[in-house]
Amino acid sequence: MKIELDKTYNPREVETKWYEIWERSGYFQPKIDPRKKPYVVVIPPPNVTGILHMGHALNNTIQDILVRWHRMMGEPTLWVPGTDHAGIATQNVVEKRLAKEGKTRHDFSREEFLKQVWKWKEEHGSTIVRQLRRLGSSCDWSRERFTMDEGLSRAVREAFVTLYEKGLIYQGHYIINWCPRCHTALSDEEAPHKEMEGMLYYIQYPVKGRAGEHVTIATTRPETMLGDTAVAVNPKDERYHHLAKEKLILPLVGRELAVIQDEFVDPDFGSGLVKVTPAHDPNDFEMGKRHNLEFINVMHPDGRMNEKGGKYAGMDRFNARKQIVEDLEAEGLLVKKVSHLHAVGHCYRCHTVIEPYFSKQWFVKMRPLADKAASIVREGKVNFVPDRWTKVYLNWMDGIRDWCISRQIWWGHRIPVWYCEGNAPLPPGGRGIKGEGGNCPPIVSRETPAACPSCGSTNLRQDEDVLDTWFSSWLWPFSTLGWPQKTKDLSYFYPTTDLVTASEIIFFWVARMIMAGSEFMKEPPFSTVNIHGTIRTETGAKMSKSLGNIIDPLDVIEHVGADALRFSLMMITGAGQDAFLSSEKFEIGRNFANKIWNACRFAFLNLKKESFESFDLSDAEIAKLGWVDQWIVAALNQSIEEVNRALESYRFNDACSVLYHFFWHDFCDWYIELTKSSVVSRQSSEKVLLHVLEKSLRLLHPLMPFQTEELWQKIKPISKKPLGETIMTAPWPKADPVKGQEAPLRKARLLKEIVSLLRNFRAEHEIDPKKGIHVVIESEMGTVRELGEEIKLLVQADAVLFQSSPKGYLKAGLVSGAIVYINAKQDIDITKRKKTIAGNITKLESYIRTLESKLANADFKTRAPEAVYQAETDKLQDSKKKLTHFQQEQKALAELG
RNA sequence: GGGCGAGUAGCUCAGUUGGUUAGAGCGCUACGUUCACAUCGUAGAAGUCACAGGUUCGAGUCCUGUCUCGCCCACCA
Repeated sequence: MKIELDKTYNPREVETKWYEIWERSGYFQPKIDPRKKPYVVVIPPPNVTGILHMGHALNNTIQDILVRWHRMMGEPTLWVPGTDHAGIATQNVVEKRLAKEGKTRHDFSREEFLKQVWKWKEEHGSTIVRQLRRLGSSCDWSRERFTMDEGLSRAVREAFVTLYEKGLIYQGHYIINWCPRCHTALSDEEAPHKEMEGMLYYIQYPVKGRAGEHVTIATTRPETMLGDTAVAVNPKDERYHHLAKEKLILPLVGRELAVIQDEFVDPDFGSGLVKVTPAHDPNDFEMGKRHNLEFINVMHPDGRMNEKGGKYAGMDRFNARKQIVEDLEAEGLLVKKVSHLHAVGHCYRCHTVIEPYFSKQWFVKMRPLADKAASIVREGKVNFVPDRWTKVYLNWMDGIRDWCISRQIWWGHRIPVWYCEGNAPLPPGGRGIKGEGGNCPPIVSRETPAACPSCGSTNLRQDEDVLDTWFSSWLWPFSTLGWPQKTKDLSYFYPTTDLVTASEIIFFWVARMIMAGSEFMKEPPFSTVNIHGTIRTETGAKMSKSLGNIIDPLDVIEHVGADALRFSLMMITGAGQDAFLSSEKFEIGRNFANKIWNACRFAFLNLKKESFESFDLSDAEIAKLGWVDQWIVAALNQSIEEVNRALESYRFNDACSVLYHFFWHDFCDWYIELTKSSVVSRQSSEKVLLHVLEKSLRLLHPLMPFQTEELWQKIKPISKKPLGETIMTAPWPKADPVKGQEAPLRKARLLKEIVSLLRNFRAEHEIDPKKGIHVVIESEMGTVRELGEEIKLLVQADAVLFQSSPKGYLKAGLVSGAIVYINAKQDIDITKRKKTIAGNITKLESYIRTLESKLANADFKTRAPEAVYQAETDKLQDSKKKLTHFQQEQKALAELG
């Protein structure tokens, strides 16, 4: 039986083939075993509108590595997948489609519109999920969830009602972040501030009854002056004490404004006077409440001025601003305008400048939740990796403000509150921005109520608003497992183990999950949060579709395969650091994949035996092996230890480089090359070759799942001892250090040194590669004598001899414990050689000086650890010996001419 | 304004508690293809570890300050 492999690896067919088999065979589903502690990860649910980008690729590769690694370690391993309904984003997508037909959602009833969104979701919502499969993500798709499916909707209601009953959810009129384009309130996190170059306008407000007297007020948003109901001054600001009893006249409007005193005002900013617009600014809102001012809302929800805006009614806020400035200028009331850098909130979905807007919304009282969530992290029950994010998290918890959770959109979980419109009439003007019911108290209920419990009326109206998308996301780690029902999954798999995510959503999601977990489950939802970096372009910019600088992971998969994509990403991403990406970077993974492929190809082509009892090597067997075999087994053991250490501390790039180096340089470049020698290659080494290869594939599997499965399946039949169905559940290799494995490791180091020395000599002196050489080695070390055949093979020597002070040979150099000679005297460029020797001498001399002065330092001897002192002493002796040899050679060369 | 991260070879980055003459990949130079792999091999050149002080027997690593770049947070209009 010969195993045939193509000359190059073709990932495409292999990847789709194996994913189907894995999924079909149920390998992604854990077996619940009450005796074992499960390993659980919940996916950060991508938006249903999403398509896979490099950030997803990075995030899911890390999760898949962890999941596959733990699965191989025999833990019942569950990775829960799913998608997020992404309220605003998804609604925007569907509305954009309607806009192409010249329609808005208001051309439909709410129900009809939602039907369209669901339809869109059914047609397109599985895109990202399909793409995650192509990446190799080993999620348990039988447990896939969607934040708006029935179970999760029940969880949302349960959470809302519970918090309401505890007094942690309330409704009230406040200034919130309003997006005039999306027509909805946003939380503080959804309205990130961006630095913007704006204008600071200085406007004169006339003093009532004192012709010609004005005060100057500075504002960045002149259009809001239409809603001014006072002017404020710091009580300590003596410049304005004379205004205390005066009234001011609001320009363009004519309203009388009182001058109020408030500590909030900074006398040093602008003129020291602040216009107060309680309905359009959060600070003014607070002042308005403190001083009992009138709240005048001058804007429509879409950002146009409303009827309170007088002649500006109907104008967009920015046009109104322009017009107002012009009008003030015409009246001579504009003193000056100065450019002004300030931070302005923007909608995180559509990037429109948000408007601080006065409206009635639902809020979650965060303080009690945040205090608990903060102490969970402080007590180490949840750890951030890297640790620096702990501080960021705690900082946010410290300064937390209440969470505005109502959204004025249609796509989402409708707020489970009903108003009775039955018996009692509406109070005049009782409707705010959102409707309010009659006299009966609102009904906040887990189940849709049939009738008003207060008056029995069936004339009920549900709150129009939906909840913030993140209100369902924060329940994700337990809602996906069945909560609020007490399911088997929930009791076995909760709490989860690792959460893997990007720093951008620590506040949106991570922090809130910790709150929700401790509130509803009495236990934090995971024990470790691994925060990875952001993928950037070569120049450090963020990748974004609008900038046209994205590298599409699916393109990369098409070209080099998912394994190469995964390996490359992991190799270049330092733990938690941002990664700078260019398409050439993926050659790392592609080349490595090809290397692995070809190493196996070599093994299969040269296999003499058709099958082996097993690939296992007992200590007794190892003891009987040749040293080269013993060395590669020892090197493999070391690598396993290092990989384990790296994975345990989430240093995936380290794990990659250890395996890359072991496989490519130790295994292929040295071991396989050595086995090509007829002397080294003996019956036993074939088994070692397969042993190392098979173990390497297992070690590489979490990083490169597809290719390792493909090759492992080919190796599998060679072992009579069954290896299992799939590499996915094959055991994770153990490091089994063998007694005395230091000796072969030392020997390999010595061989490498001698071989490098000779190769270097050959290259330096341009000795024809085909020309045979004779090598003589002078050494008192017995081990050197055992390396003859290996050296002969690796440097293409005709002979390798061992003797002292050979005649007619040239010294090629020194290694620790041996002098190496070569017979190629006739080919040597003496001048060049002299130069090299002189260079070596200079370098050595200066090194010796450094060592001598270090050792001469009395403090060094007394304070440095013994081992360090000894090492330095040895180095000095060694260097002096080398120096002597070089000097002798220099002399010999001089005699030659 | 506060906080965080980065600055090491031409490029992209490792360098875990301070202890060999600071490493890798790419790129570059030279040589090599009947050899598993040219998606390869061998060898080589290339660094004031941003800068200035300090602690220490010893600093790329710790401390202080400075500069440059990036990110996050923040209700001074």
